Amino acid sequence: MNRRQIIATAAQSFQERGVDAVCLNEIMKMAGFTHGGFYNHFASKDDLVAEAFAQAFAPAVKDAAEISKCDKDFTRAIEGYLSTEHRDDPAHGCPTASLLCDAVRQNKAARKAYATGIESIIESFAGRMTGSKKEKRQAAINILASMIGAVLLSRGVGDADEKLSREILAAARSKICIKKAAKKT
Amino acid sequence: MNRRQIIATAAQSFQERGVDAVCLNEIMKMAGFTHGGFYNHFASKDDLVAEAFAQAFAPAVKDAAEISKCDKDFTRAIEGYLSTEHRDDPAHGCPTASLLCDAVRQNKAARKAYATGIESIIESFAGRMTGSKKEKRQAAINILASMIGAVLLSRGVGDADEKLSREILAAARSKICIKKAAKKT
DNA sequence: TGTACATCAGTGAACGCGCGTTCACTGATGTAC
DNA sequence: TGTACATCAGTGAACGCGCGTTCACTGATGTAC
Repeated sequence: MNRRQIIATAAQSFQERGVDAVCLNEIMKMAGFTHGGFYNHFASKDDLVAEAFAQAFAPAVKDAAEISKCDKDFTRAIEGYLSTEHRDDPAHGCPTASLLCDAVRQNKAARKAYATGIESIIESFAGRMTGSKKEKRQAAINILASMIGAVLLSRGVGDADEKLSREILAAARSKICIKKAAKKT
Repeated sequence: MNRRQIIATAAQSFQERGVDAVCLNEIMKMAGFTHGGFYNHFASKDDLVAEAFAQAFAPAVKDAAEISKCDKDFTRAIEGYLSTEHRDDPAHGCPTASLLCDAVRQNKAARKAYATGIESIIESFAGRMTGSKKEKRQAAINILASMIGAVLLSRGVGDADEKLSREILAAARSKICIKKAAKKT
């Protein structure tokens, strides 16, 4: 369905360059249409933004669920998250990081979608932690916040100071490895 | 000097609502002028953005230096950073968090100012850590990334899920307290 | 099976608005003589 | 000290562009008879 195609294209562009930097003309062209038909599918750009946010989270939420069920290696996933590849490809990366900046400023529905996505990822992460229910949630939140902070920070200083950017990712990776090592003992 | 006033006003507005959401007309009006005079002081909006980024970091860098010299309580500063007050007042808060999202997308000079600010804050933080030089920097980076991630995430889910937003800040605070407690023993 | 009609996704020109930017002008300040 | 002039921050109208949005139209598809 063409509608889905438009949403998918939009989600990718939004993750890559931010909602405000991407115009409808561009999205429609990338999806293979002219811009005039946009309103056959959506009530407004805001409407599309909300849908794109919701759809953008689907794969990440699925990944997190697999992690929760031990179908996926947690440490490996985190290392991927903290890689330069992920840093340099926000379009295909995790929306938790790439949509965060827009989440603050977009419409209510989009913010709701963002918060819902974050909540379900935290829940999945918590399934892999140890301790009381509260401790599990705390640990999950702290890991997620650390990863998001590290990726965004490495993207933020990236163009100006590549060395620092890599150092930030490496520091975050090493912290998690230490944590893992500590757990093993 | 009026130029400085314009930069300060701009910096505050950029931190609060993002560069793209604030127009020159608005900035000049807030600074007490009409918009036409803008180009007596700056070559372009990009020019102002770069100056505003640099100026926005001055107080944060100074704070971090005081922390480094033990003129300021580190834990207390971190708790302030992870408070709902700081979450709700980006305009007067730390530029490391509020300008991060714009840093990725703005011009080279602005990104450079951002990276420089981050680097000097990391250096200051490292002064308060223990271990080898590398370990100190790693620890400083990880604390900064965690704090930025937690604040941004709490802002991101804030309007949609206030409870989760507070939980994120609380989790980050408790992690640092645990760390501090561990250090004391 | 063939014709008439409704539906609706898609087209492309056009509109209106807000923004960054330009420009002719004003009026205050400082300097030359 | 007083006059003439240069400088320059500030004013407000105007411009041009890009964007979200609207609209009259096209053409393909499906349904009624």
